[in-house]
Amino acid sequence: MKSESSTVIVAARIRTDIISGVLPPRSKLGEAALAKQYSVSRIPVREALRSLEAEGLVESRPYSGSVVAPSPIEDAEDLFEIRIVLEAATVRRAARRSAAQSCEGSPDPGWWPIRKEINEILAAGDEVIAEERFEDLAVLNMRFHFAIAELSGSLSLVSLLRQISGKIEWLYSLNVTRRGPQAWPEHREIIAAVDAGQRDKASDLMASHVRRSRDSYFAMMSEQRPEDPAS
Amino acid sequence: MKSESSTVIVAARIRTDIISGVLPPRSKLGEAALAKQYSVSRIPVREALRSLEAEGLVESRPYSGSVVAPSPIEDAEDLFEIRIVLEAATVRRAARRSAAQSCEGSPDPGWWPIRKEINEILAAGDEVIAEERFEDLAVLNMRFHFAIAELSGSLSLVSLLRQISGKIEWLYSLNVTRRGPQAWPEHREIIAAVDAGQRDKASDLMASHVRRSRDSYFAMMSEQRPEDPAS
DNA sequence: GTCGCATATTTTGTATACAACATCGCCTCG
DNA sequence: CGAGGCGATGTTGTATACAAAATATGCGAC
Repeated sequence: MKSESSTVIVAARIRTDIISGVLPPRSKLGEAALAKQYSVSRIPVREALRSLEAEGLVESRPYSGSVVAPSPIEDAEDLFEIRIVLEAATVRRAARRSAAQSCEGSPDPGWWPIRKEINEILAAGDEVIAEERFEDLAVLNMRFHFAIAELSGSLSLVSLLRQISGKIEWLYSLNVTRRGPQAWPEHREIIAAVDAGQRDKASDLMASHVRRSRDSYFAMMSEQRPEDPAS
Repeated sequence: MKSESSTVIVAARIRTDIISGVLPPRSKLGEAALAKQYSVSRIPVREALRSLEAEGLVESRPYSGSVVAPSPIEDAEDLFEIRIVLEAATVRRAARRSAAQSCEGSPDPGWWPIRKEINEILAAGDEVIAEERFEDLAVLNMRFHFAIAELSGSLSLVSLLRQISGKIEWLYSLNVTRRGPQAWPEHREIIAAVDAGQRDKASDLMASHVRRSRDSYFAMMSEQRPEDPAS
């Protein structure tokens, strides 16, 4: 396994704490406190905070420190809308790359490791479903979508997806449960279309997949809070 | 004027150099060199690089340093597609907020400064057009779109727009000219719809505006390079 | 008792210094 | 002559130390 720098580890842990709700919006993120908590100096903490700031999870003002950004819950609809377009684009490019590779004899060295990983993710998901450990499905789901994005070969789309996914995960943290295992088999249809190089089909399937995810989210929200969440 | 930290200044300058093509993709970004260039220590440089990494403009590997990310030119269509949805969303929220503020007596302290700034931007654009200094229009155009996003009051959408806009500016850097001044008056129609609280109209106008921008980009591209840019 | 101001304390911003790791060149061995 | 190991060199990662700014504290005046 490749070892990561402290900065990346600290950023990941703070991100998790924000997204999971351990650190609620407007929480003060004191550098000294975080440094002590993670047993590092302030330098990696500061760099992590800069990353999170660029991701829109943290707000910073000079000489005033960093606080957790307001929750993106007001933007839920817009974020899903954007995610539909974005993920449809990633999977389309993935299918395109798949087709280009099958027809011509282009090497594409980065393709198969990721393609292999997707199979592992799908298998792990099936196992998790069989054992009814549904709480592990969320992270596998995210890994699947990121793997598809990497399959697209486009760094810009991956970094955009990272930003949007973070926010959408954050939305879900306000609820407890997730969309159940009935969504999982859809992943296989998507990757099948990618493998077949069917761009339009892959794109449409992904868009529908994300749309259902969105509808499930809003259904959940209206169950828990019958009143309109806006303001 | 509010003073910024060195980190922010350095990040802005590196970002400009990347987007403008001074630093081509795959350029090595040595920390010591950048520190000397901007007369600061390596700490602000490192923090700036972390921000740019989160924005997808820079790639970093542990103990191996940072390089400029590959150009997003392959993703041009997808980026425009996402931007259409994103900006339609920001302007819709701006119109919504405008309407909410007009009807009720809600304070909304942050509204008027930005609304004022938009007027200044529009006036500056008119002046620039009158004097035919069209090269200054690009930065004003960007400022207009960011101001609209801020008017939406949504930090998540602003940070997404920052990321996408950066990449789209990067696309344009490969050409020299921009979409001419005939697009500028469209901004006034958009802000008029916002002020009137007409969400759908504002959203549709913005979507069309960005679509025309996209079409102009691709027309320019096909002029300069008749062959298909995709591989 | 409250407001305002000066000072003290805390926190952030930056520079310097050192440790860990990668890379390149050279030397030895096959 | 080429391949692999080994050290020199340079770059990145992190810690400590200090400077600058904001916030908190306490005193005095009204």
